[in-house]
Amino acid sequence: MSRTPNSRKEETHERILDVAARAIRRRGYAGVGVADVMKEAGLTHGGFYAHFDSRDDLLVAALERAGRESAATLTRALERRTAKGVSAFRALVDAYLAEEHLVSPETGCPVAALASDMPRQSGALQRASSAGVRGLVARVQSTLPNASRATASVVAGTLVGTLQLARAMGANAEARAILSAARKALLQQYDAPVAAAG
Amino acid sequence: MSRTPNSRKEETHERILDVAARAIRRRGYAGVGVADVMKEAGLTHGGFYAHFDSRDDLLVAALERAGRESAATLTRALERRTAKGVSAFRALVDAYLAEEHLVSPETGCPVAALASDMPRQSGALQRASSAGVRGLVARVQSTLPNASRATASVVAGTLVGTLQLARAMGANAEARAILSAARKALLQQYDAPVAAAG
DNA sequence: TGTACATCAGTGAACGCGCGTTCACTGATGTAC
DNA sequence: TGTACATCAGTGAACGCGCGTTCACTGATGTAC
Repeated sequence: MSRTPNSRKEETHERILDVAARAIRRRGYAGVGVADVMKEAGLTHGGFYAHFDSRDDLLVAALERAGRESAATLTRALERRTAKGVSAFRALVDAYLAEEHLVSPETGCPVAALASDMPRQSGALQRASSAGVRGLVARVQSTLPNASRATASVVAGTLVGTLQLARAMGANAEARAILSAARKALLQQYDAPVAAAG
Repeated sequence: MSRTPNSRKEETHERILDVAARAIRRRGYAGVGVADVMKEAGLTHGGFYAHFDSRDDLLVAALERAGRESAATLTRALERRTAKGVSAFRALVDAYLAEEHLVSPETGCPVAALASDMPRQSGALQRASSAGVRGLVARVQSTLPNASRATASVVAGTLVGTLQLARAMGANAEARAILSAARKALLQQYDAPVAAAG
């Protein structure tokens, strides 16, 4: 994403981080081991500590990177959609609750992928988690110009929660029904401010 | 909760299950070990396999028990609140997004405590997880007589998601603001069907 | 251009530890007579 | 009521394994002269 690797070591560092940022979202913190990550980056585990002080350090850096990656992906998705004339909010809801996001957690929002585990992590990870949540809420707020932070947090909660419920059902029809219901409800409530209920 | 222990062994079995049902919600699946659970139940780890075939078996049973416990707790909370004249829906929202639920995951909703890890578990745990999600949605629907399952799933997603975001922020003022915003939004949107926005 | 040497990213064996699981055993409970 | 025996819940040592972490070493790269 926003890499500027100078030396060979920096390139390797970025590669490890890329792998880890995907791994935590796909497998969860508990499913990510130092040796696995290094192997997937094409290295042996011994070299790890030349790049990070500890596994926890890696997890913090990986969460931050996942947040930046996810934000960048969302930016591209919004640009693509708003270019077609839809509102920024509709674009956000459609992108966040898309089939693609349902089935590919490893490139998606780290808050949705990790939220229920966040309060159980180390102090450093908890700080990074809080920052990630704040970033998501700010992002939602930026698509709803007149909304308060409070409203944005409710919308963020709905996005995160419904995506998680859908994923917990499996990637089946029931899951898609949940996503579709949330899309409809959010757009009705927040995208068409003057529309009356039937 | 709904225990009818006949023999001494059944009593022990229930005790192990109680401990485990709390542990998975407090520490997450990854934070729960066979030895810890047995120790907290006042036993040594060796006897575990007289009660459960495997750790995974325990986790499945613990999730199911947590779901039943949480449903029973919710029932009591709703009875207490509706007796004071508030609607079932308002009672549900107030109970689910209460300070108590924010700080005590070990006695609360297992979906909120474990949702983001559900898709990563064994087949048996995933099936139990889906059932838990369906139960939560049904419970929400039962407080909104005219609502569809689709609407109930959106409300359930909002409850789960906002509670998780609040927990991820820590049990601080920011967290309480998120809960309070969600309470307000849900009640405005679903509890007062004919109220117009100001 | 060529040799000698320093730097340093990455290797792979080894460590201590905690985990899930197994199993021979203990000791309390309850039944047979 | 009392003794002998069977049952069985729970104990605790032991297992194999994978994990995070350490460290002496390798071998490629780049600089000095």
